[in-house]
Amino acid sequence: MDIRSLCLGALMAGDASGYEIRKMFEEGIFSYFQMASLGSIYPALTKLGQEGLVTFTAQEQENRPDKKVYSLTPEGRRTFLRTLFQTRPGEDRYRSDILFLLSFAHELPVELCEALIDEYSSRQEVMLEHIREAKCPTKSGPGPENTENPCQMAGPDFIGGLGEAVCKATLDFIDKNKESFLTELRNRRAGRP
Amino acid sequence: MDIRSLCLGALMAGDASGYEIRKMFEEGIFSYFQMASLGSIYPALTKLGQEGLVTFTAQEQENRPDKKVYSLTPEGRRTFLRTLFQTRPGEDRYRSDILFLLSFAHELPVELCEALIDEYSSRQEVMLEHIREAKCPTKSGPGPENTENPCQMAGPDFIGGLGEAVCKATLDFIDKNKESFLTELRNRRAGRP
DNA sequence: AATTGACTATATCGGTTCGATATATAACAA
DNA sequence: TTGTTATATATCGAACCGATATAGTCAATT
Repeated sequence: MDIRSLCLGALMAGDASGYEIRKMFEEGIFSYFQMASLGSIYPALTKLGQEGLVTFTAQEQENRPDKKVYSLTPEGRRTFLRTLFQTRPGEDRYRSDILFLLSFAHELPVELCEALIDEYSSRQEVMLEHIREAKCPTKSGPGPENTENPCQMAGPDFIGGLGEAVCKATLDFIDKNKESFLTELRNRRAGRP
Repeated sequence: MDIRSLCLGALMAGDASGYEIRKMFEEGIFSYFQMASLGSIYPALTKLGQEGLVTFTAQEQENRPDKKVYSLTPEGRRTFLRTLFQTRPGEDRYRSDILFLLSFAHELPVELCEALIDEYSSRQEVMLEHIREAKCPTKSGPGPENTENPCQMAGPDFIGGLGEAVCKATLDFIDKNKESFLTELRNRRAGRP
């Protein structure tokens, strides 16, 4: 997905400034499976404006830099929908420095390995919490359990549920295997001084 | 992780040509959590050579272009290990066109949504199979070594197990939720024609 | 009272990296 | 014959990230 489509997609949810679009990719709905930086968003918005796919209105603010609020034009909306239909989705890709480092566990001190695993865990926990906050915001309080299907599934809910399942599986795996992995590493270390 | 470290890491497993390094990132052990293209590997190897971190011997082959087999120098090995210790691991990132497309499910025909989910599933299945083949190898070749500890966890096994758990959780979630999701989409569609 | 740090907000630039392409050959299939 | 797949190196343009510059508000700490 090129950034221009990403920006159009972000604007499908409503008007937004470049800064707000970045937040959608950093903290919002898209943050789990796409990313875009300011360094690409601003040029993309400019170009999309030249092509007539978005427009903006500069909101003057007191003593603040103008906020350019972008909106999709009808043509922009059409273009994005065409993109949705025509795109042959590229392969998923997952990139993790921690797992790369851990793949050299046999070269590292056991304490460092444990720290890496704990870091990985805690990041997953943060993510899980984040996903849970984002979905079903209404009934956060008294519900004792997730009953059958209290929320109905739109795209984002389905994806959120998937993310939740993946995070839980990750945490569960680490919980069940971390100690034996570290023990194994220690044993090997003892075997050859 | 910059590509130079990635190349050094690949060479930790043994001597290899640029082409072979790419395969490690496309099909091999690293493919689940890192990637590197030929367009960056070759320049990186050249640079590493200039810095004395790798050397190569050109293997002449009959009627084929020479194969440059790179190896780590002692200095290269030291540099990589230092990197392992010092690197503050960057955030994991997952990128998925399919999930991005699916986040607009309400704008798409239900059939397309289903096709996207099925595509996602089948890719996960391929990946799961791939992980399972890689670990606990069924000994296709006459490899003399690496049978000493069949079921114990080194770094790659731990990561493989994690990948397996995640794939299974993904497939399981889709299996349990796909139909209700599609039904829900259809109902909404029927509600407003 | 003053400084620090965090947040909002736009914009640009350098450097890294991808993806496509060129070149060359072999093996195999249609 | 032609096409496709695989091995193998190499380069180049385009895309993109990350850092930085600018500039103001606000709250907290010193």
